[in-house]
Formats: sequence, structure tokens, C-alpha cells
Amino acid sequence: MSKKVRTRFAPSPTGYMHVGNLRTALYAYLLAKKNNGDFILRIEDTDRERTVEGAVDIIYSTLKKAGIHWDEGPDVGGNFGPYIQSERMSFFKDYALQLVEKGHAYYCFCNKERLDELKDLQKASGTPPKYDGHCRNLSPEEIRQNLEAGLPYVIRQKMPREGSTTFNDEVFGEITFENSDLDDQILIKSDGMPTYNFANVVDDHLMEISHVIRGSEYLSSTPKYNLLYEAFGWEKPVYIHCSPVMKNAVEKLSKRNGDATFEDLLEKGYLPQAIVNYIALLGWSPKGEEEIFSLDELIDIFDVSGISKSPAIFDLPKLTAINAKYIRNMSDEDFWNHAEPYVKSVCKKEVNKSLLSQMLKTRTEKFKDIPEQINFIDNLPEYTCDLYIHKKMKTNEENSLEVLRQILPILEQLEDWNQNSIHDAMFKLIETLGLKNGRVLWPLRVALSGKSFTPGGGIELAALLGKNESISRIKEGIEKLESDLEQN
RNA sequence: GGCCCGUUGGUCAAGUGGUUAAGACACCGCCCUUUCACGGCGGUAACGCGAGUUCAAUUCUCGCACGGGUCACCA
Repeated sequence: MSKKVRTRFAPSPTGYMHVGNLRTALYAYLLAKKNNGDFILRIEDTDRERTVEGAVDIIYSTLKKAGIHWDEGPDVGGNFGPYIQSERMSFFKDYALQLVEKGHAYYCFCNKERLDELKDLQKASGTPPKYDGHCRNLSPEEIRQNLEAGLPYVIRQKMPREGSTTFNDEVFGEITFENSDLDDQILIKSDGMPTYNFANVVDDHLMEISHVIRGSEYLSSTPKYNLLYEAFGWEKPVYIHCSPVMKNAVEKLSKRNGDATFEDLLEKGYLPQAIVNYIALLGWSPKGEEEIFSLDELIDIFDVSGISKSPAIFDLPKLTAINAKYIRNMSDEDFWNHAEPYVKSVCKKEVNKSLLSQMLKTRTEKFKDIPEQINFIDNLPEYTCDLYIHKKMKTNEENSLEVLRQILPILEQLEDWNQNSIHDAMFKLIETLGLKNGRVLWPLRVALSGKSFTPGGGIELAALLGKNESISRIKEGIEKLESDLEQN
């Protein structure tokens, strides 16, 4: 019987979460859920220097907004707690001592000066920096004496000097390292606390993590992890290493220079689901040609074999396109709920929600685009009469003026003011005058909006603005044109 | 520098010892159309380089180049 799938996401609380991190969490979550397993959140906060106030809350809220729910974690508990690494510090040393006992680790009393000297020497001679094994073979007597003398010490992992270590990664395949290249890394620091690498292995084992999903920067320390598992006699997890998400061909996405944190994207008006959808596709590809997936669908189709080995560059236009697709698929109500704050930011007037939603929905790639599109509703912007000149529509200032003069009485007499009635009235006029649609409708839009690009055309704008406002803007257009033509 | 990994259009990527080398985004053109979008149709554009294996290599092997990662009492 196969073991239950348990994956974990183990971030350090150091600030906002960039999309590369989120993607790792997503993959871990998807893999767990696909196999009816558990997804665990563990906070690795042992570096007090780097810990940022409030960062844990950001982790919570980011995952929640992304729809990634954890089965076990600091706030929800579980049978393998505590889930905050700093609260687990007590037992690591005992584990390290077990390794000392078994001969896979040893006390090291080298002080910082000696280590620095060693490093300088190695640097000067061009050999790779590596612990020289000075304390590897101290006699039990020496160790006892040092301990009794109260000398500070660390515990180091005793790497094999010969042979090689091979492991299998689900993404990269079989990878081999020479043991002689492995450093006798520190397991327990002189303050008695575990190093990250050691705590990680022990925690993952204690929490029964079955699949370790993490960034490819851990690829080269994986042999050391495995040697640790072997030294303990523990079962090794399945490894899934993911290549980084890049800002461009040479720079990794980073909190410092990139703005692609999840929070930033939300602020720019991207939908959480669209972001999740996009990052799932960044470095992973589904079997078919469909690209739009809900989280549940992703769980269904996720497969580790689709993860690619090479780094992927984050492409905002692609995210934007996916976001636009999500927006177009929304119901009018749903769209309005999202759009309302953006609409209200520039439009205090009461408007026909359903009409405005329909007008904006196919023209909104992200919600922040909205204000710019509708900033003519409350007040007619300043505009110049050359907007009336449109070559393709065959309009100029003179014939626009004529047309507006024709439109005005018709609309003034229109009792029932709605899109249909306006449409009928306008097309009747078009027919009567024997003109192309654009000849009439282009001037109308310009007069109503003061812009040459608007969401929807003159008829929709008239319906949206209402009778009084529309009439008054048309009159204003007529006056503008009259005075402009007079001057020339 | 040592070690590990990677390299298909501008981007994400599928794929194979023999293919017209998918698809999406972006870009361009056309259609639709009262602008802009949406929608529809079409187009430009790719296997890093050099050897080798083979009847045949983008696919397998080696070398090179380029890129990434890693070499802490950080995580």
C-alpha cells in the first residue's frame, strides 16, 4: 500500500510573496489534492534577522486569496505540530546526537578564526572552500575534554569521502554527485540551533512529507539531504525540483527588483484566479490545448510530468490576456461587483449598471483599465473640434454640424429613452438622409463623449447618459462647431 | 573557479530517429462594425554551434558556447 501523499510549503516570512514562490506552493497543493493527500503549511522563521513583521499574515492571505487551502498549519493545527519552525527547536539536537552516535556526524570545535583562515587559504590557492575535516577524527577522550572545558562546538555531518550519491528527481531525472565534493555541513550551530538544511530534513520526516516540491536551487544540496535520510534510516521523499521564474533572460524574479508579487498584481486589477491560472502554466503544461482552468480543474489535470526543466520568463501580456478572458466569461452581475469600485472612482452619477457592464466587459483586460474608459460620464471633457474630422467616416466639421442639428430635435422629441428607441430613431434618420451610418453616429459619439475612443458607440452612450445630459452635450457640440467654423 | 542543471519562434510551450515542427500570448493583415474592443479568418516567426552514431538527427552521444543554480554557524 502506498503512503499517503503529503506535501508542504515552507516559506520564510520575509515579505511579500512573489509569483515564483506562489507557484511552488500551487504545485505542492495541486499534487497533494490530486492524490487526495494533505497540503501542509510550515513557517520557517528561524532567521530572526530576516523575519519581517506581518509577513506571516501576508503568506496566509496570499494563499487564501489564491484559493490554496492548507490542511495543517500554524493557525489550523494538525497532528504533526507545531508548524512554526522556531517552536520546534528543542528536539533537533537530540537527532543530531543520534547521528554522532552512529558515526554519521561529529563534534567540531573549530573556531571562527580558524575557519576564516582556512577559507582565505583555499581562496588564495584556488581550491573550492570546504571544511578540511580537522575535527572529523577527534578521539572520544579529546571530545570529552573539550566538552568539559566548555568549548563552543557545532555538529557537522560526516560525508563519505568516496563514492557518489545518486538521486532521482521527478523533473530532472537521475542526478549524480561525487561524495568528495560534498562539504561536512553544519547540522547544529554553536548556539544549539539547527541549520536550515538539518531542520528541514528532520521536520519533513516528522511531518511525514512524501513529496518535496521546491526550487531548483536545492538541487545541489539534495545529496546531503539524502545522506541524512540514509544515516537516520528514514524513507526518502520523492523530489520535485522546479526551475525558477525569471524576470528576464538573466534575472530571477525577486522581491527587490521585480513588482510581480501577488499583492502587486491584485492591486493592478488582476483576478486571483487568473493569476493562479497563469502561473500554473508558467513552467508546466497540460496535455491538451485548453489553457483556462479553475483551481479544481487544475487539481484534476495536474501532472508532474508536465513540469519543464528550463526557467520561465514571467510575461505580463500573457497574464493580461488570461485575465481578460476571465473577465469576459463573467456574468454581468459578477463583472459589476468587481468593476464597481473602479467605476465609482471616476463616476459618481447613477448609471445603468447592466448597460455599462455590457459596454465595458469586452473592453476590460484588467479592472484598472476602467476609469480611463469612462471618465467622460460625469463631465464632458474639454475637446477640440478636429475630433469631428474622421476620414474613414467621411465626416468633417461642416457635415458634423449639420448632422447634429438634425439629431437634436429628433432626440428632443423622443419620449421613451432607451437603447432601442434611440437606435430606431437614429437609423430612421440615417435612412432619411441617405447617409452611411458613420456619418451620423461618429459626430454623435464625439459630441456625447468628447473622445474618439469610447466603450460602445453613440447610441449606447446616449442611453447611458440619459436624455437631458445627451441633449445638452449635443447642443454644446453644435455651439462648439459653430464658433469654430466662424473663426476660420 | 569546482560541481550540478538547462537551451524549440519575441514570450510560455507541445512533440518526434523520417512531421507541412502543434497551440497560446504578442505582432501584422483581412472580415464584421458607428470608434475601440469582442468574435471570425489568415500571416510573419523556432529546434544555440560543431563533430559523431545512423539510410535518416531537432530528437541519441561527445565537445563548445551561452544561461541558470550551488559552493555560510542564511533560509
